[in-house]
Amino acid sequence: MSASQGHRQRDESAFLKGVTEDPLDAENPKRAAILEASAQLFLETGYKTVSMDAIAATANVSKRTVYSYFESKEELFTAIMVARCTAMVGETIPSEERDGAPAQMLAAYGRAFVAMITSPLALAMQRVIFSEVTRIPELGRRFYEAGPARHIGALARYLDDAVRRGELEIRDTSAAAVMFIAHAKGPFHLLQLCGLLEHVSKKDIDEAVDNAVQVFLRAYRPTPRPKRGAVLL
Amino acid sequence: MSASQGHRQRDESAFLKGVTEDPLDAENPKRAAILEASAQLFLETGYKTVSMDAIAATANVSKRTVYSYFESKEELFTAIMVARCTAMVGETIPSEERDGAPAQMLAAYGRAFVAMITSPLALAMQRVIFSEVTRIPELGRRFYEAGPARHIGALARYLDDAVRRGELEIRDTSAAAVMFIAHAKGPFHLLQLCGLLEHVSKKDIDEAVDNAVQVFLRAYRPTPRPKRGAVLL
DNA sequence: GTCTATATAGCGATAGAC
DNA sequence: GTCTATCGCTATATAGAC
Repeated sequence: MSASQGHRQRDESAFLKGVTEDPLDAENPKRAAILEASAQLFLETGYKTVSMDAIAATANVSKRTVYSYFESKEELFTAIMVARCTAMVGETIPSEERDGAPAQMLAAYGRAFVAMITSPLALAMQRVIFSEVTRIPELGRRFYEAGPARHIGALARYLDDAVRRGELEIRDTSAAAVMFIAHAKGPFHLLQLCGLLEHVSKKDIDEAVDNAVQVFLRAYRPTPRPKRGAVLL
Repeated sequence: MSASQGHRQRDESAFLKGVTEDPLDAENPKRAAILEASAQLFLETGYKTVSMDAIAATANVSKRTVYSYFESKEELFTAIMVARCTAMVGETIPSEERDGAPAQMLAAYGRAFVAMITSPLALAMQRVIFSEVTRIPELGRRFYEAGPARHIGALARYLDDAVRRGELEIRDTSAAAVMFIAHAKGPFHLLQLCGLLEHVSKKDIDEAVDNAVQVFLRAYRPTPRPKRGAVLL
């Protein structure tokens, strides 16, 4: 654990810096430690089971210090989760090069997306958010907008372009994007949330994504204009 | 609430009888009241936030009575959740009449499935299970086997038959079933879990299911055998 | 129905660094 | 002195036993 600690902490501060309101994380190692500790604990076991004492202990600060940086447990929790939402998913947003052929583009994006969504961190975040969203509605909105909405939007924009180029024939590109995403993660998502699937192999991801792409293309490939005189069936 | 109370309680005891180890629910109104109260509370706010005092109060029994029927809070929770898992999903399992045409069969099943999965009860159950499964692994397994696995299995068996009849062309019917289910619930599932979608209208369900059916059939409709001499494209 | 032992969120008084 | 982190406190709530 101590081996990966340094690494994780570095990554943490890197993307938390621009996300939290207070831009003093680099000069506030204690604040950073509190954020790191709470993120780890909240993602591990949820909101209610984590005590402020545990957070203070994990961050190696006193509980009073925690309260000096954050008004309340709920504020700390929301801050951490919103920051992670905004940060995590942005990294695997489909690239804005929208000129690839659909088959290749969808396969490449699909693999990146499924790898992201099946990661332990993504799974932990979904668990916590889905269960706490009834108490803190803002959480669900922020998560959805930071993650799924951006993926759907970016994919839909790519599909729009592909439609414009005549490579695909789609009435509702947004719905098609939702479908592709649902289909790509389908074989793993529920199993993982139920705790029945831990690690997803690259091979399984490739297989699922290839299948999703194939189905997608069959559904939205332009209907071949039958030449006059051709006999179908 | 009191109007639906009697109705719900009747349903409860009906399907809990065969599920819980102790078959005395009908003659044990107090036990039934405890089960009903805990189910309601746990599904409303999760495991940790619900106190045994609240359960006892809601069930109108003393806390001692609760402990006389259930060893611990965790045992009560697990019993309740496992029972609900087993009961809930069984009711909308696809009918075993497997001779309808794919388009009609898939549409009918899809509508029933999505209506079930988008219900407040199903949503509440998923929230609780996904978040507590890390503490109680059995929960996820029981839920998955009682719900999703049965749906996937029944749908796959129907698809097998349809393939045998030559109505569909599917290599992996199980994967196809997973895909259809993922696609049908796709437009609602994540939004609901994020708390951004409360009630799903029948119209929206029909639209999503029709779309899923259409995509499914395009993907798995038998490729028309080109007659010798026919010119394609 | 009451009781206990425990744990928890949050805060006031204290001690130390610059 | 002032500012920061800490110790320990309180009021509350909770699981479970008499």
